[in-house]
Amino acid sequence: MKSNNKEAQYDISCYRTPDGYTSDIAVFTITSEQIKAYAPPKMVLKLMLIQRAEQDTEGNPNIEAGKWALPGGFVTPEETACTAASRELEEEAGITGIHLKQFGVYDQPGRDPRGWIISNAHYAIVPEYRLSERKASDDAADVELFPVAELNEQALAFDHKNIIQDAITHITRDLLQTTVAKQFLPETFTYSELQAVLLTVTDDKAIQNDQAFARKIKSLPFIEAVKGQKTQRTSKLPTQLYRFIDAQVKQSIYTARH
Amino acid sequence: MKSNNKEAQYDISCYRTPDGYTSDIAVFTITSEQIKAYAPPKMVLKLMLIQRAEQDTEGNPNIEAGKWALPGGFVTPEETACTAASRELEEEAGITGIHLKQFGVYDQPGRDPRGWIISNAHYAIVPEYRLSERKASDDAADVELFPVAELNEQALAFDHKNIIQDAITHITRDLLQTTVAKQFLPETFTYSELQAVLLTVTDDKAIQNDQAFARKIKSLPFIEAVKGQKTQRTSKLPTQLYRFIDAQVKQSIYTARH
DNA sequence: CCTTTTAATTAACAATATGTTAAATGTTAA
DNA sequence: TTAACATTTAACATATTGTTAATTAAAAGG
Repeated sequence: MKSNNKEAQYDISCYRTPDGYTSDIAVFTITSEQIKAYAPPKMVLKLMLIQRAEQDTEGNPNIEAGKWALPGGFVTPEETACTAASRELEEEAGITGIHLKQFGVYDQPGRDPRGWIISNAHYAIVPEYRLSERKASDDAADVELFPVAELNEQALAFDHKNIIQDAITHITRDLLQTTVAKQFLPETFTYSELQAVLLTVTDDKAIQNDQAFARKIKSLPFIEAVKGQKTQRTSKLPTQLYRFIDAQVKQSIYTARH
Repeated sequence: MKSNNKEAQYDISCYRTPDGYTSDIAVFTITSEQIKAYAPPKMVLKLMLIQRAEQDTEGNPNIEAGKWALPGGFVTPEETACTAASRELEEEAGITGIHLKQFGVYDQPGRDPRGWIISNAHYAIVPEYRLSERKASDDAADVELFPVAELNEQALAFDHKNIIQDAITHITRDLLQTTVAKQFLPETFTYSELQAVLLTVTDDKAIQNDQAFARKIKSLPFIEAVKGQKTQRTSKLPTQLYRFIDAQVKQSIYTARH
């Protein structure tokens, strides 16, 4: 490095600037199917995609028409990509106040045929009932939820296949290594409901095992039993409710069991 | 969401575009001090910063002059921010082939007085001996290594204080939850060397405990003992060497011990 | 040559956690 | 009344961890 610090030499006017800065959002939800009364639900992790129109507003053939894509849009200079993502979700789907997390930037040259466009990607977690509200109030012919296991079969716009793959990797890791599972659950939940959420992204034997998991949940430092509160959502036998408490989790692979 | 897909309506020419896209790099190294012969080293995690020049190349007062900053520079349309980071490291420090990881985007309006500039931030891990090479071959008056514990005392340019804080958070988590510690170590290493690396970012009692850690390393699925290979780097008693093996680690906080 | 020093290694044991199997509990529904 | 069933509790063998102590191998100094 020269002692004449390189950055000092930059004159921003000499550099080419990007043609656009966009914010894309992978909206995840978990749909839970009540197989029968008084039993734990079967949960499936799904991703919301929109289908690109055949024509743009001027009637010209649209780019990447007909393909499925992540919702998103351009970021303005007055906002961050995260704010933009939040705004788009509200404008397009009326969804507010949900969990959003930035997970990657996509800037591969040529990724967007319209020019040098940088995409800042986020994932969002929307509880199922928030999506139902939206669907009821809106014509949603071009919006669909895809189980994450079936995403490989879809034709996806731009480099969204990559982005989605990364989104799934990130939400999977975050569900298992942080307490975001909270975002998919009601304020208080049973052990089997939490278990069902985790099983949407893992086949870990220790999580599949009912007895072991029900015993383990009682000793987790970031979850507490809600004293005296029970529910019959998942069983005829009134079942203990739990809630997440604020406690930072820092687990090391060097001390964990394997 | 309207059935007339919103994204289709975008005409990129109507939108304001960013004034620049930069790549910043938090270069971490661990310096190891040999307290005495035949003993484990004392390791400290340090961050490389550059001091911004007082004047630019035209002799005008430089923006954020004298403050310490992360190395970085503008990204061109022909490269990704990660490629740019790699290029800058090579151009400025002659360092090639090192571990680089993207960890955040900084796009808060007003973060850079020069305009709407989006920074894509990465961290890099450089083994100590690579930095010594650089220092020897270069005038490095404006480059310094700061122990991460002492970074709060420095005046930092732009929003680099935030970026650095996030970089430390990320490298800490990655050191404990992935096998990147490998990047700080030689191909084969003793249990106490790995332990010293981890102790630069954690005070976990289970990692501090010598006997427990030496016993534990033998059962980790992503580390193997190198049969018949020993060293006297850290002890008079010839000590077993280990190496990382490729094995994906997916640890869950719901099954780990706490 | 003997002694001291020291990191690494091994041993041993109590305490804790897990995997597994089995039984008990409440409640619903037939 | 009985069958069904998710949950809860119990029990026990097995595995892991925390802790303390002893052993090992080589270096260094007399």
